[in-house]
Amino acid sequence: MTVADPTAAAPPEAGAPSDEDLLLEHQLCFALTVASRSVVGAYKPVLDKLGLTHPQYLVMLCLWESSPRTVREISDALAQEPATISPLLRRLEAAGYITRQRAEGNERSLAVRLTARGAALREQATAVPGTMMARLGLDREQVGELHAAMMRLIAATRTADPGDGG
Amino acid sequence: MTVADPTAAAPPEAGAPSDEDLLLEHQLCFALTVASRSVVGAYKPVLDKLGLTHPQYLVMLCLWESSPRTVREISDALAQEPATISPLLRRLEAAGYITRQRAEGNERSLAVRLTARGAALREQATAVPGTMMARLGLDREQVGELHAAMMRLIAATRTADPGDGG
DNA sequence: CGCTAATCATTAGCGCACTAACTATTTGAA
DNA sequence: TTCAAATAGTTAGTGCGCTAATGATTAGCG
Repeated sequence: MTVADPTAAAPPEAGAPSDEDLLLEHQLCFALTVASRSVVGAYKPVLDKLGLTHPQYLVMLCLWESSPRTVREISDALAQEPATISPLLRRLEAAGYITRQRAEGNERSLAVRLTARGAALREQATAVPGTMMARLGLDREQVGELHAAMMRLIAATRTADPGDGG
Repeated sequence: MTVADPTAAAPPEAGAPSDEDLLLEHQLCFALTVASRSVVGAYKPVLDKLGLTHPQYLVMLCLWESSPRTVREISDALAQEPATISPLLRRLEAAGYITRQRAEGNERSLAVRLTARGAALREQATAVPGTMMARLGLDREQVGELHAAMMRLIAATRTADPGDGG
C-alpha cells in the first residue's frame, strides 16, 4: 500500500471553509479508513498463524471473555449487524473453533460456544497484542491515547445521527 | 517522539503483558475499525444526496484535484489496489460522473476523466466537509489533531511490515 | 386462549477490499 | 529485430459489512 508521504499535508488551523477543504489529503475520513485498513493489514501475518481473519479474531476475543453468547450479544459487543456476524460464525464453526446450537429455553436464539480447540487458541493469542504493539512501535501509553481518541470519535458519531431528516 | 526509555524502572504500564491485554474493549484495532465504520456511516446520509458511496466520494475528490488520471494514479492516491478501483470506476461511469477511455500514446493505461456532470458535482460537495465537522461536533483543530494521529499510525504500519518473514 | 407484535437469526443483494491469475501492451536487452 | 520482462488494467474468488426481506419463535395484550 502506498499512500502519499504521511508528513506532507496538514489541514489549515481555523477559519472559514476554503477550497482546500476538498483536498483528499486533508480528509480525516480518508486518513481514518487508510489507518484502519493499514492496521488490520498489519495484523494479517500474525493472525494467519492462528487461522483467523481480523473480524474473526474480534469474535474470538469476545467469546474468550464469555461463552456461550448469542448472535445478538456478539453483534452488540462488536457493533456489527447480526447479518454480518451470522456467516462469519459459520466459518468459525467450520474451522472448529465454535459450535452453534439453538439455546435451550429460547428456540429463537443461538448459543455460540467455544470448542476445546477454540478455547485453547487463546494461549497463542495472548502474544498478539504485544507483538502488534512492537510491530507498530507503540507503547502502552500511545495505544491508550489513540484508543481514547477513537472512543471519543465513536461517541461523536452517536450524538450526530439525525439521519437525513436534518 | 516516545521511544522506550532504557533507564526506566519498568512500571506496571510499560511492563509485562497481562491477561487483560486480550479484552476486546482494550484493543486499539477494534476501536479503530469501529471508528472508521461509524464515521463513514455518518457520511452516508450526506453523500446519498450526491449519489455517491464513501469510496466513490474519495475517488471524486481525487479527480477534482486532477483529471484525467490513470487507474494506477488513482489507486496510489487512495492506497487501494487497482482491482478495487476498477469496478468502482465502472459504477462511477454508469452514474455519468466520469468517462473511461484508453490513453493515447499508451494503450495500456486508461484515462479516467470527469464529465461535465462530474465536475459540476464539486459545487455541492464543497459543503460536505463543513457539514460533517458540524455533525461530529469537531472543530478544525480537533480534526487536524486526529488527522495527524492517523497519519502517524499509517506511517507506523509502513515501517513495521516484515510480512511473515520475521 | 388467541392473535398481534416483537425478537432472533438467516438469506439475498449490493458494494467494497484483497490476492491471484490473466490479457494486452510496451519496454528493453540480446 | 525479436523475444523475455515489466507494466496496466481486468476478472475470479473469498470475506467482510450494510440494508431489506424472510421464517421461526416468543411475549404480551385483549
